[in-house]
Amino acid sequence: MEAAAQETRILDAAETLFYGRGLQAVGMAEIRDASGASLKRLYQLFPSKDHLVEAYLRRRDVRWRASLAGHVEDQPSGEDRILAVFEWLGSWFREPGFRGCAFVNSFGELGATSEPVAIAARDHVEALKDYLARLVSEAGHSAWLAQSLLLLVEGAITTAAVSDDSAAADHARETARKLLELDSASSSSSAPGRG
Amino acid sequence: MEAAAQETRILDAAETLFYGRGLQAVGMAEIRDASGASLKRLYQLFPSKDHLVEAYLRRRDVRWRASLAGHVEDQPSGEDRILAVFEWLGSWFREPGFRGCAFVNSFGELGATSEPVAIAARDHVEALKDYLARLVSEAGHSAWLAQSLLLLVEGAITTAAVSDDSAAADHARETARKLLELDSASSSSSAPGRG
DNA sequence: AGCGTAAGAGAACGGTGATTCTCACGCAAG
DNA sequence: CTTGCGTGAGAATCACCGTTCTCTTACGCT
Repeated sequence: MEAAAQETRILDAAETLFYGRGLQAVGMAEIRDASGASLKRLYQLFPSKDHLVEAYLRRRDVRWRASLAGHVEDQPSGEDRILAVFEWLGSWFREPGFRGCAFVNSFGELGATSEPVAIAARDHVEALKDYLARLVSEAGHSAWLAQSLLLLVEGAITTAAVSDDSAAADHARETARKLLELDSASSSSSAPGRG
Repeated sequence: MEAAAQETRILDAAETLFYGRGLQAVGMAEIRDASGASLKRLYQLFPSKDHLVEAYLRRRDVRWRASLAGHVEDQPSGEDRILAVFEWLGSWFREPGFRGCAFVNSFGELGATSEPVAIAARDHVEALKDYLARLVSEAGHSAWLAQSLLLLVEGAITTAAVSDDSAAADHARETARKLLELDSASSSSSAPGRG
């Protein structure tokens, strides 16, 4: 089998296992079994478990944000796009096996001992923040709002995971809606509609 | 040395190490060394590492909420008490060694494989939610607001930890202040927002 | 067909960690 | 004093895990 396809299968297996059970709870042998690759191939493609963990996080970051953006872009209006973030969150929370933010979980588990993991988590949050800032800006709202939305998103993910309560997404959305109204009232004509 | 004092020293050592580096990254031998107790004593007081982890989480929950409540109660007015939550958060974030929420971290690391850990984390969030609900109620605000505050608090903790940015507390406080104003305006008698 | 290379299966290695066991010792009761 | 229990220090045990090595097989190329 070609290397690229095996790399995909390995990363698929790693993602399912790492996300579902935690980084340290999953051994290389289990990833080998789940991916169908041999240990030798595994180590050829990823020279160590650390490399595999980082690759898992990097790929998940890209896919997670692409999925979010995909849903958001179904909405035409700027404010609806912002609210769509929370609807996407809600559908994610309701997926079986939802277990919170892979990056926050990984940060909590290994952030203190692994620079790459800590950096990957930070990059992910940073990228999310930038994305929210863009949505907020395109909707003609103040940049300040973006940080509030980030807090709501992160808070909803954490709360939904720990309390196993997908309604956190709905509540976050309603809170965001109020903030949006408030922001419209206070800075009515701050930015032109679209860039 | 009496058992109670040793138990305290063990839990102190466990808390520092578990919180600072993660549950699985810390071995019993290290806790033995840091606490000064013997391995035999350690296992007498906590029959397994799982027991010690749970005891660590339970004690930390009580202390964490007591510390929060202590700061909050310095404020006389209902709304100031709510805002004091975020000021307390800010001073926590600025402490050296701050590494996010012990419960969220533990949940991410072992929540999938350890019921006691998952339950301890959930209980902690639940207790925090109840506390916020009480503050909100005592300030004469709608119960709805409490859940929004919970999202802001959790979001601020996560963001501050991952992005190493203690300003998340300030932003969460300002967001909370706006929500408070909005809630005053919508629920009943109140002054206009202060702009 | 014959040779060289790469691959897979799985054993082996080196290290670590949770938990238990050994042993020598202090001390209290007889 | 002696006996026996509880203790601390640390070795021993048992299992697991990341990583590497071995051996055998399969295949490409000439």
